[in-house]
Amino acid sequence: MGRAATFDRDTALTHARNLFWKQGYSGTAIPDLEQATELRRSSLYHTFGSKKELFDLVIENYLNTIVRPLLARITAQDAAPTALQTYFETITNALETTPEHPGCLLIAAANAPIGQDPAVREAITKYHGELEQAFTHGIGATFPHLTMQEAKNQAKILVALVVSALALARTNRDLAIANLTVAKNLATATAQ
Amino acid sequence: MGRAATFDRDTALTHARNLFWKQGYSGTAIPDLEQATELRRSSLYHTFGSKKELFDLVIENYLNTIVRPLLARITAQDAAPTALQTYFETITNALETTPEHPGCLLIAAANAPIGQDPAVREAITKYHGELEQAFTHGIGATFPHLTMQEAKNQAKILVALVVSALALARTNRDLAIANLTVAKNLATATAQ
DNA sequence: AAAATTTTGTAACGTTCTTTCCAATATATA
DNA sequence: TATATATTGGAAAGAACGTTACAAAATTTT
Repeated sequence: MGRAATFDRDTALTHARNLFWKQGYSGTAIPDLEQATELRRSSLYHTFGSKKELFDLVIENYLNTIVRPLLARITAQDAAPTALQTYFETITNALETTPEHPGCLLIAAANAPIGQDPAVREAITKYHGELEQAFTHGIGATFPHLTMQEAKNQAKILVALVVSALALARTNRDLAIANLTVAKNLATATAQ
Repeated sequence: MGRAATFDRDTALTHARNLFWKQGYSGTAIPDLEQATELRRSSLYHTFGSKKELFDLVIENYLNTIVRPLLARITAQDAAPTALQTYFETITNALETTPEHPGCLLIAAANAPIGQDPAVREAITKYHGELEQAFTHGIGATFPHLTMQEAKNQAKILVALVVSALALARTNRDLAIANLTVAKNLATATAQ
């Protein structure tokens, strides 16, 4: 054994994730990552291999720390009938309180050259599937009278509203929020 | 007057548009544009000024030749009640028949660094507005009994389904088509 | 035919990019 | 304390980027 690293690997990964989230893959250069992580090139390459390998780890981190914790509240066995509604309110609030919200790391990747990479492509498809599955469960909890087919169909609409919102968030926050408002209304059980 | 250009400016612009559409702004380099347009750097810069100015012209070309002709069929005063349905079928067909459909030039731009440019941002917002307006008109033609408010709300959902489809088209064609299928069904008047 | 004007081909500019190399530094183990 | 091993700093490599410069070629007008 030799010298131990003086930095926390996971902290560096989180900083890299936030930068990739904000600037995208091609918009983030190694010097940017050095500044964000407070590490030198040598440490970055020694720890993460390459920019692309770092990005793969960033995707995993993004899913585990940003996406899935939010979806877990909807997917929980004892999820409240209002869980879906709360989800949309949470995202809306994030958009409203973050001056320049970066939208979604994966949707941005899907529309960039890096999105053609097999691993990235797979992550995006999986991400979309998790959204759809969670929303289907949420719709079921909110509208128990619906058939499975009807719930799945509603979920597809809600996923589209979220994807659209996140695809537009970087450009026009109001447009993104409008999408989420529609989604929230669709996911809210009305008296009668 | 001196020598006349030996190439057609609009043809070159169209070729540049198709390349930007497929590869995005940052993914398209000057040598790529030289090959696609069959022009040398000198002619490109002399004719279009810079890569960014060329891209601005490409956006205009994209809207005028790709987006608006399709929307015009929906927005026409005497638009058929099936115009919206036909629109979704047309896009679905484009996705099914194009092996690697590039999605939408502007949605890709919205998720890239170039999307932060004021002119590009404005174009995206305008594009979204035209989609919403056209779909609202289409919904009105298909479902005359709906109130304006209801029609606008339905239009927002349809726009989201299209935006989502185009945002995912590069990554997973089946996902994109599924979105458009939902949209088509929503835009189809059912007996009773 | 001469002159003026425009387009075009080639080369090069100065940056920036990702990645690699290697010696210097630090520390855990023996 | 000596040795082995790992991290770190700094420099540089090699390629690609957008852009510019300039002379050569071409063609319209005088």
